[in-house]
Amino acid sequence: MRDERRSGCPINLTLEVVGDKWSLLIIRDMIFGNHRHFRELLLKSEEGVSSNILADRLKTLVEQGIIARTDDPSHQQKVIYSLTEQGIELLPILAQMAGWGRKYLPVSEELGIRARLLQEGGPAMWEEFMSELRETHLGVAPRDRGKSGGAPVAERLQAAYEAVVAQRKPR
Amino acid sequence: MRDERRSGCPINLTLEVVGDKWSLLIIRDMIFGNHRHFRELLLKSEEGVSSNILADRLKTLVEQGIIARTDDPSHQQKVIYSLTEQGIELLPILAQMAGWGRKYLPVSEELGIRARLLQEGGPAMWEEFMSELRETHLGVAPRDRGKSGGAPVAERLQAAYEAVVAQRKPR
DNA sequence: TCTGAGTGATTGTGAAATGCAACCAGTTGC
DNA sequence: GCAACTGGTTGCATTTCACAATCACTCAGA
Repeated sequence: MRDERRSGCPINLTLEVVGDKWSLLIIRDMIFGNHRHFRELLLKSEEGVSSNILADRLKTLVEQGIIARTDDPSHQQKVIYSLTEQGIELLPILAQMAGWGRKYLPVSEELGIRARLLQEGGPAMWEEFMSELRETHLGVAPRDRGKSGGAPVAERLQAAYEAVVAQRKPR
Repeated sequence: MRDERRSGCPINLTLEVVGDKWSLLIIRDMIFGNHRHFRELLLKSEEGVSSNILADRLKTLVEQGIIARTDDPSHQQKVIYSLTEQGIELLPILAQMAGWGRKYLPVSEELGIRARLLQEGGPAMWEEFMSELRETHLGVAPRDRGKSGGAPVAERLQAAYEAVVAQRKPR
């Protein structure tokens, strides 16, 4: 998986970095679920990644500069994984994938609602979301979000998801 | 690889269909190189796919409805692979990947030029390109391309690539 | 009618990636 | 002191991948 260089094609190179079964799912959980700790990524994963794979991918993603690994000051053993700018900019790829999957594959309603909002919001919403990620992951000072839809994108996505879940399981 | 359904998440489902090392590269060669035959995909591949993998992926992609397999009337054994609408709509994913790879990975100049043009052209150019693909792969009647940049996108990409190659190898 | 190149694959074998479950040493809150 | 929690490791079975050789068939040219 590592140390490859099959060709200098940008698509191929991207696939060699994040083209395996798990890397983009881990990035997804960090972006949309705000999962920042090992056990959080391990246990809250929809798909059930195994711990050795998760450890290996996190290590690789750190080496590639897509995420960063820092100590959690609140606990001597805890570690915080953060997205780098490079990782944040994977969002448009995920958004396009989500849109395509929603159109052509049997997506579940509760997991498709975020994809729908992202698709409707378009690149402008992706940019706004990326700005928010820069605040939470890079510590960048918040720009004033002017003409946006009010609440942060992350909150809007989460609220929509919970609304669908509440509707489907009334009690 | 097949028959999975780890979760109903649109990103996960997309990855289960095209998230392996080769599928998107095959689609790329069909889109950007107009490779339509087995041996063409096999021998002109930058990365050197092996024939059993190629055969397996083509079969899977046909089953998934991303490409179509038809007989070539000019030769009883020849087969033509075409993109379906579903396959054509993978272009934005490839374009985003190309843009990300070009920004962060050691892309070669001659293979990066297409990515640059696609990035500069933006979604409008992608749409135009997809229209052209619908003509060549689906047999859709050409709409008149009005305010576009003149020549078809496919030709512009190819010309730019050849210009770089000619510049780097003067003789 | 022969012959050599071209067609889309298949087969066999070893290497690599993946999946699963158990386990580990150190830390924290009670 | 102790149970729960922390980010991982380890060993082993299964699955996938990679590489090379090969296949049955078709077609154009001599």
